[in-house]
Amino acid sequence: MVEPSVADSAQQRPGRKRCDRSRLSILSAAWELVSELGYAGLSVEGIAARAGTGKQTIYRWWPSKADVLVDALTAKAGFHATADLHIVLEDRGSYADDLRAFLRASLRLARDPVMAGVLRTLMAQAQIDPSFGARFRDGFLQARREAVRVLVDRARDRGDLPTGQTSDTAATVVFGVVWYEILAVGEAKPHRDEDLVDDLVALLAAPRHEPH
Amino acid sequence: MVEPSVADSAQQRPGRKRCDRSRLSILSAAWELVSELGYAGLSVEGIAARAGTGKQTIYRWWPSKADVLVDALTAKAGFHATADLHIVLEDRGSYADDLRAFLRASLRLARDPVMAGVLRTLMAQAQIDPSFGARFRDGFLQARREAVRVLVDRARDRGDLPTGQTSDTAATVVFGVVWYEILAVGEAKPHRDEDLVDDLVALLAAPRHEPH
Amino acid sequence: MVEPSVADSAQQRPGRKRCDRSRLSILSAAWELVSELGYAGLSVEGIAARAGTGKQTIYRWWPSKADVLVDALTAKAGFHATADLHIVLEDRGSYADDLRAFLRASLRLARDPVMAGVLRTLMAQAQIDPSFGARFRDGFLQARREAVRVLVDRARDRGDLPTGQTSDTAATVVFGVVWYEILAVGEAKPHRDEDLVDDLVALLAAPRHEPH
Amino acid sequence: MVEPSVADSAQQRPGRKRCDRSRLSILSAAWELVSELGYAGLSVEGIAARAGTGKQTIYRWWPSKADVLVDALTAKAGFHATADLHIVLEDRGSYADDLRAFLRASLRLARDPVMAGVLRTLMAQAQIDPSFGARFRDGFLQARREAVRVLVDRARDRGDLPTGQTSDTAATVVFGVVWYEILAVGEAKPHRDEDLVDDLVALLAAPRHEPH
DNA sequence: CGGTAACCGAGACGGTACGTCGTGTCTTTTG
DNA sequence: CAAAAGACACGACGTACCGTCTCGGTTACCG
Repeated sequence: MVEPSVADSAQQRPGRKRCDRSRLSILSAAWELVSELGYAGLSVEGIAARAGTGKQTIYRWWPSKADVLVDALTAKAGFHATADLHIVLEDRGSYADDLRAFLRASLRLARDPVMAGVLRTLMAQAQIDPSFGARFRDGFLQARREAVRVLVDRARDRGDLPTGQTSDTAATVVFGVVWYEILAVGEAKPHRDEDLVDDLVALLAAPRHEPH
Repeated sequence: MVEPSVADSAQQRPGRKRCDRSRLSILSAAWELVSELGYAGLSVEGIAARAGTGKQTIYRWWPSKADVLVDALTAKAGFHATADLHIVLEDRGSYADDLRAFLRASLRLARDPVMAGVLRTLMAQAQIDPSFGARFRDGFLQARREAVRVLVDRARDRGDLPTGQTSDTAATVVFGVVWYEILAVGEAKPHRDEDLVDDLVALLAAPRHEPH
Repeated sequence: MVEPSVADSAQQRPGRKRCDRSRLSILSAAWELVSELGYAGLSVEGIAARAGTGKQTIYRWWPSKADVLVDALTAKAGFHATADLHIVLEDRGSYADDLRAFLRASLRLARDPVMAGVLRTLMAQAQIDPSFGARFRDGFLQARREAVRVLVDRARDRGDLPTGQTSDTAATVVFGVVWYEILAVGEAKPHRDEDLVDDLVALLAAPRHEPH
Repeated sequence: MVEPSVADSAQQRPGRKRCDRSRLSILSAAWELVSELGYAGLSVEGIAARAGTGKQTIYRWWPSKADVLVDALTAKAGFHATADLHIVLEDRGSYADDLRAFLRASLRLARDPVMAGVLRTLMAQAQIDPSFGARFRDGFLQARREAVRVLVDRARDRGDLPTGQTSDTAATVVFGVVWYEILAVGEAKPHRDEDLVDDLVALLAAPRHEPH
């Protein structure tokens, strides 16, 4: 995703090709370290040591350690996270049900300790390192908003979108709540997520009286 | 706010008292540095140098530099921010108007570059340093949620609270959106905040059809 | 010995008198710390904490922590070390025997781990802190040289002093060797001290051919 | 001299090689600082700043700042000190003359303010830091004793060594006196060194009556 | 088939900041 | 007014990472 345009069209440059073995071991090492040592304790030095590579190899291919983590996340997500999200984007027949499925899947990710730890780290780095922040917002976060836009467009076509609701507002509410739960809530109480999903679906998908 | 209960009531311990001059110069220095050098570039070393104090004096009274910043924020806020928030908490006659005033004031803070920078830094540190994270959540963030609880209680008493809405859900939506704007949006487009406030007020304060 | 002239004649100054209890506990604490933690690990902070006194009380009465240690040493020595040295200064009948007794006693002290540790510390501090160095040389070290002068004077009176030997040279050789053993030798081999004493007595007390 | 055997013979380890430029500038900086600010006022921080290197580069190659100073001393001594000592070790024809030359050169060094300051510092650190003490004794001090052993061996071969004198005793007396002069004497009086040399030569090199 | 170019591991380098320790001074309370 | 307690400015400690820079060695293309 963040992968820069190293290979313009054909890889026709001379010299040794990029070693895929070290690329993968760097991504694994980054993921392992953030899983084990948590939100802090992630360093380029540490990743290189764990991966058995030189630091330069990391700096050569990624602008910052946070970008490594984004790649590691999407590499993992290739197996379960976005796969789930794709399922979630299946048409459930109504805006309310679409929204419910999307919110459930999102909050489930937010409650997974490892995944939440990574997302926390990425959002934190995005604040601290402005250059990564721009990449993270324009790449990762914007891509997620698109998913909500799909749901809203579908609802509009279907005709069950509450009057006046835009996909922008819907996405801001949905991701605002999900990120707030990741960043600002320690651990969830038993039924919190179910209640929260119900309340949000009620807010966003229920027909409203027109303000006269 | 974070200030621990070092001296219960009477300061009856022997030894030199805490020097208020250095306490204030530390808070000022922290605020200045974060204003000037931005979200990064804040170091205990730098604060101490600017404040003309020893590093130990900082470590003696605050668990981390983020706690210094929280204190600096609330100290500044004593002059304008919470003062504004108090105004905002005045009864405007209806839940919709209360909410609108609260959201406007919150988003105005979120768009202030210095204030947003500080809040970004604090939230980032809360993710990186788990111990500060707990203090930040239980102290700062929780206190803000109370403000929304006041508005919701008032609406319930008044009778214009939409059926089934809890203060918990309202607070999560409101702060979710505000923090998402701070953390995930680069800079706002011209009318975004007005539109966002209108949409949120419509969502949260508009009467809804009962789900039959 | 280093004890400054706190009490000029009569202790007739106003105010609370010097607390002898804290003076003694400071000396004990200094001695204990240097015995336990060895040549390093002696700090004013540590002495004060161990003694249960304020740091100021130490700074009030001693110019440096090394001076505390000198006092602690002479306080201890009041019980055994100088007592021994006094015995050593008894007339043994010949310069050789006087010298042998003195050297034996001195090297025995030099091999006592605690005593050697203290002496090492003092000599080290005398190099690092020029002001203490002056006090240490003029007070402690000079006083020891006097002991050798007594032996040499006695030998001259007796008539068995080798021709041309001065007390200055004798003292420099004797203390040079003893201090070198303290400072520059790790631990002594079994018979080293006996051999060294024999050799030195032979050098200093044996009659010599006149260089013709 | 202290330089450990990091790379036995061939430097076949991977990675960037040690930068000789920074090694030399560190030694120079250490020597300059100890010359200017005297026996105290030498800090790793200061050396690094003056040398224009990072502190880590110092800690990477030397166990302590005293070891840096030993290297700086022997590096300087490559130009004058040991050069002199080599001259001194030339055969002067008799034990007395060899000894006289050695003592004169040694005491001349001991009276050089900068050199004496450095030696004082090293001996002090050897007392305070046991680990450096061991290195200093086994490396620096032991090497100097060898020089005396050479003189004594030569005298024995020549046949003018006083009966019963060992190189061990001779070295202890010589270095005992020289170090005592460095450590325990403030500044020398005019003719002291000449007298001292004469007296020591007389003691160590004069033929003696056999005892009994 | 022998350059030449880019890769890789390892690790030294100049830096910045960390959090701790000790110094010597000062201020406050207690006896 | 001395002594305890302890806050204070200061300076250095030794460590952890940062991002850059050699190194020697390994592919791969290209002429």
